[in-house]
Amino acid sequence: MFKLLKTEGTARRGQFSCAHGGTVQTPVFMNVGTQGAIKGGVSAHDLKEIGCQIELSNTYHLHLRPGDDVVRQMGGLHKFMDWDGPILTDSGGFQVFSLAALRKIKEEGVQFASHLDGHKIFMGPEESMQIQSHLGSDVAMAFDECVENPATHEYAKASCERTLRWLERCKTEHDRLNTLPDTVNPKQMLFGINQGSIYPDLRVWHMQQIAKIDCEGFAIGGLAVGESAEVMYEIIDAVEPYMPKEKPRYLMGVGTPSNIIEGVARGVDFFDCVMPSRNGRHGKLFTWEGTVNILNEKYKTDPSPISESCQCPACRSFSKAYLRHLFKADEVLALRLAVLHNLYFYNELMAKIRTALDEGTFGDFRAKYSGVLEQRV
RNA sequence: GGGAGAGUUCCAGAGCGGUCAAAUGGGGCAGACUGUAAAUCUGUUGUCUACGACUUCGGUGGUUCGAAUCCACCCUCUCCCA
Repeated sequence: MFKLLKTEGTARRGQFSCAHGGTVQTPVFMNVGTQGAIKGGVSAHDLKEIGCQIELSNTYHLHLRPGDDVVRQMGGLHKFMDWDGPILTDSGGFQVFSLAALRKIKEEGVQFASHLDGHKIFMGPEESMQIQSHLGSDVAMAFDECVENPATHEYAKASCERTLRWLERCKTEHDRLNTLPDTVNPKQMLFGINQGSIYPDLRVWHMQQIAKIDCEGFAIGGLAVGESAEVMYEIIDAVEPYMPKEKPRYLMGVGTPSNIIEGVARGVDFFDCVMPSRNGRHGKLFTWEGTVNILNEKYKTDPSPISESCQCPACRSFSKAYLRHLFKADEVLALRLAVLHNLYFYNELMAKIRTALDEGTFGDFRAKYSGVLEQRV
């Protein structure tokens, strides 16, 4: 359930209640744990420590390994990974995009060749809903096609029409699954996903159609897949007026700190992105002064923490020189500390955005930080 | 003392007459990364007055139009037999 607390222009400050973990304060960044763990050696327990409110996992990946039947048998994903906060599961729709070479799309659904061993997996709206039901997440995402960029108007139109039909099927199956007596999480919610590539007419039409379906929230998908940030912002601007005001909006897979600030300014409540964890593993660290590539030679004997103002587990105790050494020496601790730092930064970013919205100073915040956060330090 | 083999660009290690500033790894330096097939991938790594030039393959001298590659001697190292 979503409650809109305050607005500043298009930007929104809200609360989202789930069966697990109570209330999520929005805007929020969902920390990505695709396979039920944050890559880089970060556990659900660590997520608590760095201010994470809600975690995201993936349907396709957990279906393949260990198998959603296994997760269900273990009591659901919350229990399995020992995370009592909310979990949102992505539907597998992104894998239709990222595993394009290994799949075939049909009206019924998508035939994948497993990226692990090549065996055939069929996933359509019903299968995706069933898997997510087994996982017992708090929010299930509709099964969609994340369309590659560039795509022709013709293809994007046919695709988002199909994604609409898939959403109708998702809704029917989701409602059925929630009423089963042995369902893992009978309070699981469903979010629909807007598609339409970079074409405002398709985006708006598709949003109008999916808004008619009774979902607990709506997402904008298929962005940040190669188009420029300006185009991405134009699409959000075009779609936003057609998104139900009383329901949460989720901009999928976005993004850089600046993208997030700009997304909030355009009325988005939920974000998720691989960037803090992946870039962290690759030594690229986010700070309030800009990004730091900890591998750079200039940090070889730098005794200062990644950021003087940061209270994350890495910055509280370790120097840049030490962290750089850990990376150079291939110590797994390097990845862990870097990912903890980046996720701490992202969660802190969202907390500051919320405070600014509470105080009515988000405009100033945006003006101050939207640019500097991506400069190199 | 006798015999065999080896010395290549930061390291390891190819090359064995021209197409070699020299494969490939590693290391170094830098870049990319946006609902995670990513602890991955890409570029670069002799010098310079830089679409060309110059100095490099243990040392010195030689053969040749041309040598990291062939010859002679020297130096160093490894292994085997005494």
